Amino acid sequence: MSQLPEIAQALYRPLYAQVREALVRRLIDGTWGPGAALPSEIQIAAELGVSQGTVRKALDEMVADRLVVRRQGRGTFVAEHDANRALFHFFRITADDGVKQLPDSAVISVKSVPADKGSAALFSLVEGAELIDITRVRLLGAAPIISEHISLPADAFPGFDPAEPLPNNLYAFYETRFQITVTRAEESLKAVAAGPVEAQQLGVAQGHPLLAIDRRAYTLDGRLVEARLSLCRTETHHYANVLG
Amino acid sequence: MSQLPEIAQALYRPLYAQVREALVRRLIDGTWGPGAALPSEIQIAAELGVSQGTVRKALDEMVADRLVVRRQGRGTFVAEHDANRALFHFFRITADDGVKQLPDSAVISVKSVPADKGSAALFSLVEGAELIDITRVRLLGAAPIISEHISLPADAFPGFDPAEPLPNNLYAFYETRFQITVTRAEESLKAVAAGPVEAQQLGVAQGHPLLAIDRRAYTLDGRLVEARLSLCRTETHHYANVLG
DNA sequence: AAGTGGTCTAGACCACGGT
DNA sequence: CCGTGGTCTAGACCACTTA
Repeated sequence: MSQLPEIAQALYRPLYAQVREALVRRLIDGTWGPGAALPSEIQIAAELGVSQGTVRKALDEMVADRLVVRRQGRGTFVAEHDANRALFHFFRITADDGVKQLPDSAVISVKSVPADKGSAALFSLVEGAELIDITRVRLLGAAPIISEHISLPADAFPGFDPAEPLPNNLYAFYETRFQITVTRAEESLKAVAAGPVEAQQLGVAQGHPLLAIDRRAYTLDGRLVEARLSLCRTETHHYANVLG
Repeated sequence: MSQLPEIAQALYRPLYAQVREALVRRLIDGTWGPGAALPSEIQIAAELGVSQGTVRKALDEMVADRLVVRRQGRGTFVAEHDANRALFHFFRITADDGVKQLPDSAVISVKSVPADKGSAALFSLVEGAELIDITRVRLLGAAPIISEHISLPADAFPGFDPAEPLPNNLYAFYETRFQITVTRAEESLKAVAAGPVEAQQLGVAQGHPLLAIDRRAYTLDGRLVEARLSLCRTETHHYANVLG
């Protein structure tokens, strides 16, 4: 690795951090796609001219950030958006009795719309740029519990057809269909009163309290690729979180 | 460390995990109180008969779980409930403009009450056991934003006097006054309609949507030491969370 | 200067999964 | 059996803090 001592003093970065960056760069540029096996620790160490322990430290961090998955005896693999990840890392609604289950989705509409001023600023686009606009209701059994509205910047999803069927797990869809991997999301929660549309969709009275979850989803290189507003009934379910 | 090979096969635990347990045991039994310095890596390694690297791995895990804090050149210290920890790890309400600030507290009442059936079961106590019951309103500036109700099992807080003044940061208070350190909390969030009491306390109409945060706080040895219900106005603030 | 944690190395051995 | 990741060691050196 480029470990010239004179620069090292000016902008010191540990070797393992440089190794991590080199590996992350290859995840971003798609050298190793989701599910692919990385070279073994020994191979990476030899290639980069560092010790195996340094590679291990870089990979341990990447495991902690869920960029890769390691399996003893098998190898190291790029993390995928499987059902597990959706359920345990990107879905926090749980039944009050503790049962956790991904709800089904009933898509109501998929439209191409021009970005208004706010959406354009949010996605760093010009006003009027194309957005994809998805509305769906999510149900547990026959009971509707979430009214969901999703916005995508169309330029990041080239060839997206509003008529094509959408699976329940959108992040897996983004990943396999558009090579867009969501690695991180920020959520902001509020309590709001149901408006006429949500009230009808969820079968509650107008003004009924709903949990509003406003989510921004980002890729590994920090690009915002999805904005999502979920309005949830919380009579029988809750949003679970652990503080440490 | 007790590394008898015949047991090691039956119930294999890595050495560093055993080291961690040994260290955590001393945190639980109070050998090292909050803010105290742990022995250096070398001393711990010598004492337990393992290498420095193994101690380091155990301590790294404990840093990740926020049980200890390490400062280069200074040493390793038992984590404390300072203002930072309260604000960044145990308080998730943020103003919509991104400003984060701990609200002030106005205590409304502190009472000793007998546990009803539900509370007794929650705290693993007999019905009628003594609970301490705190009600307070939390304000940003002059604006009330949270109506808060807190239950404590009295037997874990010996000598607690309902008349004594309560500071804003309760976890720091539990820690210094009763040697109770909260290390972990589970929260479950719902949207609810304001009842008459909360409506009056928060200056909203009855039925107004409020964010209900139901928190259970645990000590290092897994004992439930606090149950808390916070009802929050979310017109200008939100609950922030990051998914990874 | 001395002591602490932080990085990096080289090498041994163990546990696991597939051939 | 071999190759993978996982553990453990011993030792060198660096970065930071305090005295």
